[in-house]
Amino acid sequence: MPARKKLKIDEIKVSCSDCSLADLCLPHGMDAADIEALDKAVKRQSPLQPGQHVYRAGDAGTSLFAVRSGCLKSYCTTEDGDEQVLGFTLPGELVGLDGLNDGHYASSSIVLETSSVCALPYTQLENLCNSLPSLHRQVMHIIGKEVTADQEMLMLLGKRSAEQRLAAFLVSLSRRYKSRSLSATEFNLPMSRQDIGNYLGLAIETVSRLFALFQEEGLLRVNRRQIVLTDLDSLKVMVEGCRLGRNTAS
Amino acid sequence: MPARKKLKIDEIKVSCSDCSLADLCLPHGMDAADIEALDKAVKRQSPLQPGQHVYRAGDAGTSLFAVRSGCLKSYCTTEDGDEQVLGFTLPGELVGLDGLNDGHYASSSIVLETSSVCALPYTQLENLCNSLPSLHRQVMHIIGKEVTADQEMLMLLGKRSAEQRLAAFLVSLSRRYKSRSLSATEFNLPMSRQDIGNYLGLAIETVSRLFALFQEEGLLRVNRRQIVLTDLDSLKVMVEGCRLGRNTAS
DNA sequence: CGGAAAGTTGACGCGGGTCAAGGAATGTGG
DNA sequence: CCACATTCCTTGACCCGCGTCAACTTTCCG
Repeated sequence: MPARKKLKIDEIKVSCSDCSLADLCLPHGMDAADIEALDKAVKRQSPLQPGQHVYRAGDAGTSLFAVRSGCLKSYCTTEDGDEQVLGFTLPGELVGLDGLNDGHYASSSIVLETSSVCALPYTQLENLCNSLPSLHRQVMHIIGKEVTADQEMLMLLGKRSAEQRLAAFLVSLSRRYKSRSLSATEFNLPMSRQDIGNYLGLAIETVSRLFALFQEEGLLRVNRRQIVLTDLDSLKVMVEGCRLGRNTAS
Repeated sequence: MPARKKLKIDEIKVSCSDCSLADLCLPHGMDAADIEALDKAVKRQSPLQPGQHVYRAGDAGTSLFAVRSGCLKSYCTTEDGDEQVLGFTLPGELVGLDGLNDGHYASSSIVLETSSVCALPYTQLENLCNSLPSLHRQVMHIIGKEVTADQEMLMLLGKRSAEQRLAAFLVSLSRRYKSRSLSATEFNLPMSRQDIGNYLGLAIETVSRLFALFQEEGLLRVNRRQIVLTDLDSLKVMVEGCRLGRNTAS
């Protein structure tokens, strides 16, 4: 090893204001001065490798985490050992809200693709919220989004067919990639069939069969984890009606 | 009508400190002075009748609501008209977090049993949180609980059999009644079979059959909405394994 | 008393879970 | 570089849990 101190990746200076994801992440809607304050509270970590945990169920819950790049999987395990995938976290999205409950994370978060994440300790966040109303509102906004997203998921699992579930999953991924300036129609799945099936409440074989079926129907082309959505509109139509409506009757 | 002004029920003075639910509600863990401040922000409403809405999907979301008595049902409707029950709110529990998302409620909340609720405007809550750290923490705690509860529900809908779902539902109700100093084994269901089935992702007939089955097996006695859990332990055993575990493997 | 809403029960069939076998990609040691 | 194992994915055959349809009963409410 050279005597000169090795440059640690986590010392690389990247500020929230530089981050290309700022408009997806907490700083959204904040002014420069506010972002700077937020910036000081955020700890950037060195990249994490697939299989590493960001946190585990039962760990002391101290921080929110924002994903800068890569992909995380949230899941929890039951006493009898099997796993429930709760969701996937793409760049610009947050995890770790469930640590707020009793000071311990209820779920685990594991890295699917090499990822870099930012940690934001609850205590610092609380302090910042007190001095920065715009941040406070942004945090509340994000919490509301989390709750709403869970509600949509409950609807999906409670009422929808296997086809609709997979279609909704693909449309959701497409939307999220698009909002990150990536292709809405061509991407690689960061997760296994196992994870997809688990997440959607389906058997892995069902997921596989549905991919084959969708391909037959010309909705997409699939090769292992490579996906090309050739008929995104039709997929959206399948999901239509699953979307929340407004108050209809009085 | 008498000339003397009618006493309006919503003018009755009830403070948070008097409320018998305080230790289930926001004031939990707060000192007297803090509770008084909270008290001033809370608007108490006159009792609501079954079928009335606390709020509807699409309404401007301005407040959290705490249930003092009765029971609410949260639900949302899809474009094609059908309903997804998201949960039931018992005394001491809160609804309205999902209005934080974009300033509009994503779900609706309807009264099942004559209920009285307290409204807490977001703006006031935000101000209070800035001056009362204990309240801020309590709010975060409640948000964490909400997220965790949704996660458990995802697990239930994703992985569990019809029997386990109904058992889990009954055990949950039992626990919640018990923590409100009501009987853990004898209660009236505030909701219809329709609502139960919808909530659990089951057909109404399945719910009915399962009640009959559970009765045959001596787990409970049921007559329409009157429930006596005669073997709560066995019900809990059925749910065992659905409960979240700790981190098992390294 | 009549009509509607809620709940129960039975018959039937299908969506999707389970089991099993095999292929394709990736890794590992020789 | 090649055998071999492992993991991931696919595909087929079977079948069961639960949804659907239908008939009936009970309760509720004007």
